[in-house]
Amino acid sequence: MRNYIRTFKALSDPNRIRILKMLEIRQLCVCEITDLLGISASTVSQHCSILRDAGFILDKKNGKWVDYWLNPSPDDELVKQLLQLLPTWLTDDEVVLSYKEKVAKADRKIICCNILLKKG
Amino acid sequence: MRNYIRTFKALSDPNRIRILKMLEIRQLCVCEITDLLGISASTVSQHCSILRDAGFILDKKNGKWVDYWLNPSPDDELVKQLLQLLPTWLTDDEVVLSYKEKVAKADRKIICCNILLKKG
DNA sequence: ATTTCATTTCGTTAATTAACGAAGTAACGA
DNA sequence: TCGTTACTTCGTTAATTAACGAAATGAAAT
Repeated sequence: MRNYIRTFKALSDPNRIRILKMLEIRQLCVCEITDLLGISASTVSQHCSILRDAGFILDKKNGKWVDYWLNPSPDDELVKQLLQLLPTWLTDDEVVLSYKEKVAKADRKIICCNILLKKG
Repeated sequence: MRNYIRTFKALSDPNRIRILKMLEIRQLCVCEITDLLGISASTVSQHCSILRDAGFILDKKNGKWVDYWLNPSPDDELVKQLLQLLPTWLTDDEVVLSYKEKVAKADRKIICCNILLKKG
């Protein structure tokens, strides 16, 4: 039961669902997600760790970056079921669509490397 | 998005998932659920209204009782997907299994009609 | 009509959660 | 080596949530 609750709670936040939907396009690092969602890096990191702990995504250190991507073969059956449904969700959501479009066009080298500068 | 969050939050509580699993056996009134779960009637009522507002269950006044049962044809596509998966969930959970067994055996006329007395 | 029982609503409390910025860690590059 | 960038962890705060009992509502039975 504990796993079920953790799984559904992981999906009970709009930013976390948006992260999953963006990861349908390609893998992303924390600073890309931070820029796209417009929330703080620490919050994004926290969201990603919740999604990772639930089994929805995997991560790997990649130089300065940490890449996150959808887990292609979750051990957990419930997570597997939900990830199979994910592509059918929010296909008409304007916000999600615009984020996905940005992800498709975005270049990490332009988005990252200067997030703090852009904010100042 | 708002609907998605409401839907997943509805599933993010152990007692609400247990209610859904018990409703797989048959329809139940609030006082039956109250007795089975061992939590207060007001809390059960609140849980049921969350599940109903999300579209998972339907209710109907039936004399003194209000019956709740699984929504056989949810309008919402996500709720429909999740209710289709529900029977595959928690099939090995001891707590859920014991509740379902009790539901199968229980007689409403014995469970209800004297909940307050039993507590005093 | 009045009482009783089932349910809902309301107000409160304790626990959880999402957000932030600051501080700490790790890796790259000048 | 030193500074910069990316990320995580920590502490705090505001908002949400699950629980309860008390009070209100509605229907059934006496």
